[in-house]
Amino acid sequence: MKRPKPNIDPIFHALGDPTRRAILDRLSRGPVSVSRLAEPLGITVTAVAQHLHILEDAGLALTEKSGRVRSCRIEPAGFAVLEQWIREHRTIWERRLDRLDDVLAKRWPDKSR
Amino acid sequence: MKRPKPNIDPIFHALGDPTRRAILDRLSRGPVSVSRLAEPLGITVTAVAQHLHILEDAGLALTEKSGRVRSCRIEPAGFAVLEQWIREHRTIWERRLDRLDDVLAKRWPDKSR
DNA sequence: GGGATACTGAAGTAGTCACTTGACAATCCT
DNA sequence: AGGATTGTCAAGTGACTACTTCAGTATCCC
Repeated sequence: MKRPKPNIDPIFHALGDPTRRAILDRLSRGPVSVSRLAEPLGITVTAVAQHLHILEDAGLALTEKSGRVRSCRIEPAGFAVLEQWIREHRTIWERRLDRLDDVLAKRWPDKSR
Repeated sequence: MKRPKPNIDPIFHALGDPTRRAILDRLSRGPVSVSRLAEPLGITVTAVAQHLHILEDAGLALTEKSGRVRSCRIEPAGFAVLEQWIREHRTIWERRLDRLDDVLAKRWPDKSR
């Protein structure tokens, strides 16, 4: 019973931060330790650990401590949830309103629905 | 020269808020006014206007004022940028590391790159 | 004209966010 | 054993976020 229900909120929140996206980019090239992750980012190891926790909660990263080193890697689960969300909402954006509806809506936006 | 360079950051930020996703859901059923948008959300019209500004900046919504009513609609541009980002990063998540790399990385995460 | 409607703008507030520092714990290496 | 490495925990800080209230402005309609 350890399956976390797919919640899109923490995923968007996690991906909303550039530093976290940079971390994911780095992880995509293979597993890394926390301190190696911190090096190119110019922030403290503590900050990286905090970002990692957020990424883990979102199901985007997975970490595992062996010895004194915490190894961090990509976790596809979160990304799958994101893709699913996109799939479910694609039609919404793609829907082309026909000309008439469009014009009517423009004139009487309140009455249109 | 009005083309805003596609920046993924405001898009993730905009979609990170449940209220804004609710607004987009409503807009997907056709154009609505600001006050109609506020009704089911239980927040003030001012708050909705603020959310709309964020959605507009992200290229996810489009509003236009005619008379005293501001008509709000879906804007596919932002969604297209999101899809593009996903497309560019899909391989990252889909990449299946072969067993050997996997094990090596687990044992010597620091040396793996 | 004048009252109701639909929104705007400025300012304030409570809570969250990214990040830091500093003190600590565990592990590795010689 | 003992110093260096790697990470953790707790607390604090400044910036930002979502939201509010209140005082306007513009528009609609009788």
